[in-house]
Amino acid sequence: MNETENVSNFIHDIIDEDLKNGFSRRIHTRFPPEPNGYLHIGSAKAIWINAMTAEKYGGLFNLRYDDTNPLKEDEEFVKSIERDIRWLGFEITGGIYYGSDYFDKCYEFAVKLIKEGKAYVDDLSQEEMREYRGTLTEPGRNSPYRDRSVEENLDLFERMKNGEFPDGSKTLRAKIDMASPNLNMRDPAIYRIVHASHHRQGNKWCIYPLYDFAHPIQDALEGITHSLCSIEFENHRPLYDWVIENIGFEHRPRQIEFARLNMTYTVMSKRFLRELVETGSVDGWDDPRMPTLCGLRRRGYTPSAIKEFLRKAGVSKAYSIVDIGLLEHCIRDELNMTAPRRMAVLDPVKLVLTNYPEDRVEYFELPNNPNDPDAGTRKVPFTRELYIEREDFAEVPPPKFHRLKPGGEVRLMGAYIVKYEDVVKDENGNIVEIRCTCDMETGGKNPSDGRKVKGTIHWVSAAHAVDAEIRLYDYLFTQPNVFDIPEDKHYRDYLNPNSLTVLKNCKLEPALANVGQEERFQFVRQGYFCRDKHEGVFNRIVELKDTYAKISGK
RNA sequence: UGGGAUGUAGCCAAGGGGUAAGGCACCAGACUUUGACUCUGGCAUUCGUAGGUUCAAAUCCUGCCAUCCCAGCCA
Repeated sequence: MNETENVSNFIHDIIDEDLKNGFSRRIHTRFPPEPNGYLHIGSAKAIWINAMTAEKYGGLFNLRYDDTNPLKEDEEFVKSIERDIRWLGFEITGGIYYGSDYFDKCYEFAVKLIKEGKAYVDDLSQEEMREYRGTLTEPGRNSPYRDRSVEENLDLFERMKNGEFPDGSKTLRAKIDMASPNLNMRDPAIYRIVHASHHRQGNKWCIYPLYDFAHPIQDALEGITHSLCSIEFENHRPLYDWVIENIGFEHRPRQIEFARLNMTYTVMSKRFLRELVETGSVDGWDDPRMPTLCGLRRRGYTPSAIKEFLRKAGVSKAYSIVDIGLLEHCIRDELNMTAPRRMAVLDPVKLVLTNYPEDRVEYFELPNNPNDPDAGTRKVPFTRELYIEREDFAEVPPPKFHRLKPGGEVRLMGAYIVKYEDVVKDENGNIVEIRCTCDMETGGKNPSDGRKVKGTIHWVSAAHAVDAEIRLYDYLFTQPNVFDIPEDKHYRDYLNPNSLTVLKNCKLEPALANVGQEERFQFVRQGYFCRDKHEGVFNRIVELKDTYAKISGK
């Protein structure tokens, strides 16, 4: 499957326009994550847009760790990011870089700006700076330190670098316009003092460039032609351009913004995802309920389904919340074609075939995937005593109930048609056993009298069943639109207490006894499996709320 | 209240003067040894809103409304 096929969006329109106007450099994009957490499906959108754009134009795609804040970043995240990008299947054609590797260059450029009178060292405290900045409606005021001489600024900046000043005591600021209606242009800080060890640079630096200064430099140094980022940076573009222009780069990267991905029942905030992990609310970054790429992977999503989802969701600048049902559609659609079918009974009740010989074992050959003849077949043992799904029998059937009911017939998938006889209950009235007779001529075949049986149910031979614990996953949130959560509330107040259900007494067909780590199966009713990383435990992957409701009978 | 951006169906989203693509969801029917899949049909007389220009406006113009972003020494 080629994910770049038929993809066109406003970003490509802009690039096409550039090309038409004589832009002749090779298109070069980048994905610049800060290594402060694991990648999630929102990150995948940014990766996909950048990588797919480079591919479409025969260009290059870089991965660049935007590691300019030593307080928040960590090696663990660096490793996970590269692993997840590779899992998604994107080739990093332009190479892997670190923003921190450009610290020397950033310093050099800062000195250049100082020498040209375009940057100055400011002694204002954080609070003072906030006051001087003005408000949305009132212009700011110039800092009293704004007119220091070039020599003094040079001296002070060097001493900042040499560690002579404590954290927060001084900043380097770009001298732009304190009255600009765009607050980002009111002499933004471009360097701050942080005496902290950097995950990659160690203690080499105690001053660190800020995003607005570092990012355009990184882009320019790497020869990025189109810097595709999310829409909250739109207000920063004038500053981005200012830095590029005033440092005087020959090739000027162009920033284009697109709307970030939001999904129903999902929070993408890294801060919140980290909170879930740190408070033990989930299993870890790769908990199947997490929107992280490793969580989706464990939940059974494939890279191609994720990319198909992104393609279908589209790219625009409009704020939007995509229905998670679209994601689910994509994985279902793929697995329908590729995943082998297996039978598993989640809530077993015994079914006894009174006319079937007690010691007989019959093997039915079932297709692994009715949609794919090449998927082959498997042999499934059939005996007198079976397990079926408790909800596949209704003593008092609702209208249009096609499964097993008093007086009715039902097909045991791939095997016989059975007819209801009676039911055995315990002293509390709970059904402990359902008794049926088996139409012996219908084994894997249609009856000779031509009658049709509407219902088909799945089953597992009691003697051969594999016991398993199965986990049902539902959405992490109770609210479809988490953006509607009131201001005085927190996301955690809306966590779904039923997002994980453990079913301890499940019965699987023998072919599910020893499956590999990454194998996925389509459940015979709906849904699909993958192996949980915990030993001997299966994930019953719930596709969507509706499906879950159907299966659980809720 | 300043600046920037965005409004096309329940949710995404094409279309940028010639009479509203597509996908998800949903509804109806057919098929069916997964109530799945597949198939067939239905689903915006109207594009945030009010005017204007035009033979013709979702597309151009003007006003208004709504939503999002910006007052970090985070990214």
